[in-house]
Amino acid sequence: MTVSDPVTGPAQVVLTASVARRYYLDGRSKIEIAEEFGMSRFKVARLLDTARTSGLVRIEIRHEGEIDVDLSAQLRDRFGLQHSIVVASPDEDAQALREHVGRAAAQLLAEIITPGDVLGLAWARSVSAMARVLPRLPGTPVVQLTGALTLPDGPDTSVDAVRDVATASGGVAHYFYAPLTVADAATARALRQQPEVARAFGQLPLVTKAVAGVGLWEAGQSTLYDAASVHDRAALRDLGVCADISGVLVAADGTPVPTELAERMIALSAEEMRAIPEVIVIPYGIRKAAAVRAALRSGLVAGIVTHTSLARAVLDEA
Amino acid sequence: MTVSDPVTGPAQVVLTASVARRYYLDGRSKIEIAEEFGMSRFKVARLLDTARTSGLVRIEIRHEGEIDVDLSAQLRDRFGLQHSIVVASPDEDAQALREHVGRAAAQLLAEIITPGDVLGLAWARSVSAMARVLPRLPGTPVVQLTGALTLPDGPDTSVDAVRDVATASGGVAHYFYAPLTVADAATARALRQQPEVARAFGQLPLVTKAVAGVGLWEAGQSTLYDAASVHDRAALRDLGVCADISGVLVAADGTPVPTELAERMIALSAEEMRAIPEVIVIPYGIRKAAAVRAALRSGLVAGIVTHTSLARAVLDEA
DNA sequence: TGAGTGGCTGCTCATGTGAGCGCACTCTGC
DNA sequence: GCAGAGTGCGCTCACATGAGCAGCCACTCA
Repeated sequence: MTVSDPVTGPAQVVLTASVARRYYLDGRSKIEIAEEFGMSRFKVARLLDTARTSGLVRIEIRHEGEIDVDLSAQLRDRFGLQHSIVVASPDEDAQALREHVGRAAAQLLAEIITPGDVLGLAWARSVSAMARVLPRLPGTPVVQLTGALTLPDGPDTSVDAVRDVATASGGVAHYFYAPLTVADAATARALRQQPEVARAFGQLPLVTKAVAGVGLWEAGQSTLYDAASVHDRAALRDLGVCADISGVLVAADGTPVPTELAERMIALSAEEMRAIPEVIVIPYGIRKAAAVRAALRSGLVAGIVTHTSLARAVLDEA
Repeated sequence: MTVSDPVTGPAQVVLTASVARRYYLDGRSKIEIAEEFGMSRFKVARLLDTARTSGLVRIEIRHEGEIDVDLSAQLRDRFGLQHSIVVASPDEDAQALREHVGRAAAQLLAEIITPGDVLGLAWARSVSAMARVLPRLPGTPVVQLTGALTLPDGPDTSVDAVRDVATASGGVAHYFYAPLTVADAATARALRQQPEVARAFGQLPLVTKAVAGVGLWEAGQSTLYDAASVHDRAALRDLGVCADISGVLVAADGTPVPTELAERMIALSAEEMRAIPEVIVIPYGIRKAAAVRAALRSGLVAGIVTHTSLARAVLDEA
């Protein structure tokens, strides 16, 4: 669709424009137009062709809202995703991004969730942001997928998110109070035996859609990293950990990395995440491009909601 | 085509935009798109409908050149013209307008003239401006339609225009040296008997396309008016003369006005002009709107080449 | 709980549409 | 002046397309 073959003369220009107007704007059929202008319908077709190739008719696909449809489609096609939403956020600070992305994720979830679905929520600040603005869902059961990390800057925990969504949906809420990481594997095993925890994890095979965050295994880019010990940080980096998908650790090429830390976590495993039909991640922050690529390559993820700068970074280097 | 029915959710937006892109920009068929996205072709059609009605797909018809295709078409439809070219002139002074309009008229003539045509040229400054920039025509015979008025501000006469075009076309030139108006009817009759004049006027029935100017019967808006006596000016105004089409005088409603002045002119009559299949007028200057309307209503004129401000004025009050 | 209701999806047939082919006309070189 | 190449134009057939209608599903109210 290059702009070439300039229409020859002025009469031709006016005629072509008139025909194009009748066809594209007035919605007349080519035959009607042919009769109106006293020419064959083939000539009409040719005029319309030249109108487009010469650039006289310009077709523009642009969404006026905050969704960047172009980047969304690129991301979806590049990584073979089912859903891909890229929002244009006016601000680039973490909180603004989180809220924008969270709101878009809430809209997406409200759109795609059906009465038969069981929703899983992993722990992430963006997931909490989404939960806060999620509209009423049609009686969807909600399952907590991970423990929570206590953050200095906010009261939200995964438990709150699960409860919020469950009450908003009117569905059953399977939640528990437990941290995401504990000191040793024995404590973790003991916690998993807890009735609420065991019951929630027993619901895992029923979960059809889940929402998770993505962290980059670097300082300030992953709450899990920041909460980990200095030893764990280095050990996992040495193992090739690039990203954590709400607790599931994967390498840069997307393959899950078995870690000793996993035994000290109250979270679903990579296999359990893979069993969920549709996992949607909500990453934000421009520095997380490598982690997002890893997450999307892992095959664990079916959808993404993010913002333009991160989406562009993910595509640029992919 | 109102902007309504906003596409429901973000996933819907992205899907609709992707389908629209494939269809409108990539030129894929609906069936191909249906297979690609795993849906029925009917759903594709519906998505495309919503894409257009919601304003997600915007089709714009705009010519990047100096031709205002929209005004051209409006003018053509309003007055039932065969050709209508409206050029956007950056300047509004008479000379710039005349040259712009003349150039467009030259292009139009070059486009629509065929080897079988015989071209008639009436006297007008815009016709001379056109003649100066007319490209080579395919051996077209050229016939002078009127005598010339000597103007203080330019060397061009209708004779020059006829000769210029004829030499450029390689065709026969039927021209003569005579003024447009003379003192009395007897002189005019005598002049018409002159061999060159008679020969040129004898070619009139063969003329297939002609170019003429339009004047408003007011001071400074018609070279004929300006050259007329004070008595003639008032007499013709009293007769209801509104416009002169290179010597053919018409009322505001377009009907030709028989005048005594006509007998003192070396010019074709209204009937002779009507016999020419395609007369194209080249008016310019924003104050001539009423005259242009009169000319277009007369039925003597099949085409127009003018500029945006005048075209708009003609349409506004029509 | 069950029939009514509205919305969504996909099928059918008449119509619109596009690629290929042949005709006629024009241009060019001999 | 004439033959060959190029080009614009319209016809034909197979296919794509659109309007209308039937089925399905979830929701609603009795």
